[in-house]
Amino acid sequence: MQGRRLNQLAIGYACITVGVQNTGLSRCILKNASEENIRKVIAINLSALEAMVDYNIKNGIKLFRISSDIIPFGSHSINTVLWWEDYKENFLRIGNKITSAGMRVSMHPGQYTVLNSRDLNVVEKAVKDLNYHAAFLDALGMDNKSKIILHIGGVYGDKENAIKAFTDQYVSLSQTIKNRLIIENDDKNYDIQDILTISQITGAPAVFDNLHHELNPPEETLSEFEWIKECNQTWKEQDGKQKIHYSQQKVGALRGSHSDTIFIPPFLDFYHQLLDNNIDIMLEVKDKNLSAIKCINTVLRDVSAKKLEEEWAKYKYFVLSRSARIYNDIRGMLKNKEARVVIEFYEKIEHAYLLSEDKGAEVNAAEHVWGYISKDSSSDERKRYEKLLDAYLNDTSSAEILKSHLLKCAHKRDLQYLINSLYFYI
DNA sequence: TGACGTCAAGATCCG
DNA sequence: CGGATCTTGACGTCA
Repeated sequence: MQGRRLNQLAIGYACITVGVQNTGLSRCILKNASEENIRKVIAINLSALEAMVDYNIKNGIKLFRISSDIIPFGSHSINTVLWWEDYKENFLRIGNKITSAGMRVSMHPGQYTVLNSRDLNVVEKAVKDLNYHAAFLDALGMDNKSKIILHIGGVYGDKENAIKAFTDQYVSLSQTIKNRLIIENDDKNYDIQDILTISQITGAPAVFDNLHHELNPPEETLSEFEWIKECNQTWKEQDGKQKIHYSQQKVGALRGSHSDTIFIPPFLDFYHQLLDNNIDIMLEVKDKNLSAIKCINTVLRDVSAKKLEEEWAKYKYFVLSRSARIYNDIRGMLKNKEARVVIEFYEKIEHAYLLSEDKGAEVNAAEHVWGYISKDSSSDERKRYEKLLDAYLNDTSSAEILKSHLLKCAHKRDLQYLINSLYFYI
């Protein structure tokens, strides 16, 4: 398609990262939710959020969903911490990074925030939860293009009435929440046609989710791209760019389960069929940031040789652990610095992803990684390594246990190159 | 009453 | 004791 303005593209991921140091979120259970513990978790999580934001900036990721769990019991009465005041400096600093990078952040209360419930206690809690999410984005200083994504809720045997319960509740929400609230089709109850109807009544922009749509299509049969176009009408200037959710079904898993990674051929097919590419695409996928970078790189196509080398550095031992042949194929592919091999590169990695376990390949990769450690290994480390290798070959232990030993050895020596290898995380 | 989804904490088991 | 593995938690709806 001609005239595409690829620089407007924003592809992002949700909540957590894979293989990035210091980004782990913490939490506590209700039983342990003392003020002291809550403060401890908040401090850890804001620091993790900042590390994720830094990572996103470094990697050109301009769309990101912040986990609802960032503040423990954020909308529960047990949490009396005035976090938006007490951690003001963190919020300002993180917010400035987000804004100056041109990153768009969002939040997404889950399936348990139900605004149209028949139980008024549930409704009250849902409103509190929306307030919490809005307060968090406010604390970061985000404008109203930072959205809160919500599903409609239950049906209670009478969809018409359930929709009315939602729209009635919507009216009584504060303007602060209304400015941010957007609504999404789900995989069971409310299809995209319902969402557009509710959007007409409330004015809340509509988010199209492709996998939910596949599982729960409306009566009217338009193509996904026509539905996306319909949704586009619901986005106003002050809402920012239209946003959609994209995910792929995990093969062999329950209907609706997200795939481990976004497979590039179907993604590009979808992307190129979009009637308007000025859309933000939120990926929902297990490997999170990794698929975001992959999709960004394959859509941009002209990724520098240096950048691709950096990607390869992260993936290489993972690939080697699946197939030496694919490993060598990719090495050969990257020798030609002029060739545009981005798509082929990721397709090879996906191929490795899909291979079933090959013990020879696993051992070969482990030996390569061990090579970094063996020089100055202690006898205990070596003994354990050899024991785990034997046990793996004898079927009395798994590759994961071997890998966790190797990672521990790498951490002990602060071998950053190894610590950042996806071999340990996917 | 349990499945659903999420993912780290908590509990328990193993060597 | 450290590390691996299994279970729980916190939420609401629906079969």
